[in-house]
Amino acid sequence: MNTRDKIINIADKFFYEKGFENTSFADIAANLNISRGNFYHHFKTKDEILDEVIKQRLKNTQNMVDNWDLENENPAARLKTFVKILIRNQSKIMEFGCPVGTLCTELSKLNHKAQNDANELFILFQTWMVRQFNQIEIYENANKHAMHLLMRTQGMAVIANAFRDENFVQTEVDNACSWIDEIIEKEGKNVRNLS
Amino acid sequence: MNTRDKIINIADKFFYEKGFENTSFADIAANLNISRGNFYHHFKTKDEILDEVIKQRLKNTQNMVDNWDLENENPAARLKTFVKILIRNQSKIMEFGCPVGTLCTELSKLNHKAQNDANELFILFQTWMVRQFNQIEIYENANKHAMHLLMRTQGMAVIANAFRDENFVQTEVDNACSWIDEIIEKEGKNVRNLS
DNA sequence: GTCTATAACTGGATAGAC
DNA sequence: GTCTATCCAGTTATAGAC
Repeated sequence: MNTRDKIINIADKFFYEKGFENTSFADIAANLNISRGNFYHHFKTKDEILDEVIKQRLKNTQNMVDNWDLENENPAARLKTFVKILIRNQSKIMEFGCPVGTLCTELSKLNHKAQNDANELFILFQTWMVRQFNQIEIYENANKHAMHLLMRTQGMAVIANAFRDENFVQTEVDNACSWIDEIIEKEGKNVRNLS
Repeated sequence: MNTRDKIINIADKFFYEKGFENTSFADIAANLNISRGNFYHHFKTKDEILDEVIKQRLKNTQNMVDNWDLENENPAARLKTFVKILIRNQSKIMEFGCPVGTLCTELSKLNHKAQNDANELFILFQTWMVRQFNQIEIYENANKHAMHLLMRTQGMAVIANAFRDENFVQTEVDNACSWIDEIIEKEGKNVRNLS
């Protein structure tokens, strides 16, 4: 891996774990054993690194949901796979919160110009979920339901981070999965859709 | 109002709007027309200001829920009053998120020693909601339900802050109120409790 | 004695020249 | 890739105002 990509990867990790503002060039440089000057060769400003981190997250997230499409037989299972991200990444989320939510929250307080770019991460999930609902012929309420699931995962992440309670996470993930079943039961058609 | 209280008030506002770390003494001093050095007559460190801000928030929050107890006739109405805080403070929440959630999130990233103190704000709401459920003779699930409502409000705040969509907030507040009705319908007894 | 202002110190940050 | 400049944060010391 080249130096530029290494910088982006470590920055990505630190921005998540320590926050954007609280991460310094020195933190990143020390971790990679590179000099400040080398740094400056690849990126002019810290904001530029943030842009690249967001770009990479968008790419990785897109790959992730693409895989969810392939790995699951139907939209219900896919939506549950989304919700269960809280279980798969439980320890990280309890320690640092949701990578998307906490970044958007921080950039909002900083009134940072990359706010809209970070929000695209939310929109990617939202758009993907709308598509899942569409596949079982839920159209009118598709966006409302997608936003609802997005809301739930964010709420879970914030509370999980503050309370660090595994049982809470498991209970609420189960709740959300039940909610998916109920909505599909009530509004869904073509439920065995295998596309 | 004395200088000390003025400092706490402005710090409270800025910690919410700009974040704790991103708020400098210069910001506060400029706003109050006092000198930076003057701070240290009243507080030993910046962390000490944070402690006082949290103390004040706890006091104000306690007063708020005490009023909710007086102003509403029954637990269902009280719980809905809690949820509707998202409507009453809509514009602030869309701009800055939830004061409690965003503070806890930030302190978590900073690994700040005041984390537990800030979490007490969550616990205050949680305890209060448990009491509401108890009043309609919901005991076993009281805590689960309280955490669920806490989760929903946090999720709403994060998404409201990122998407800045008033309709989303209204829809989800209505959803949460319906959820309260359903739970009480299913599990509650002594529903007309006027205590 | 209590409060406030001024100025200087220290460390760490980004930025940038060489 | 090293080394420096510059800035700004939190902090401290001290002197003055009420």
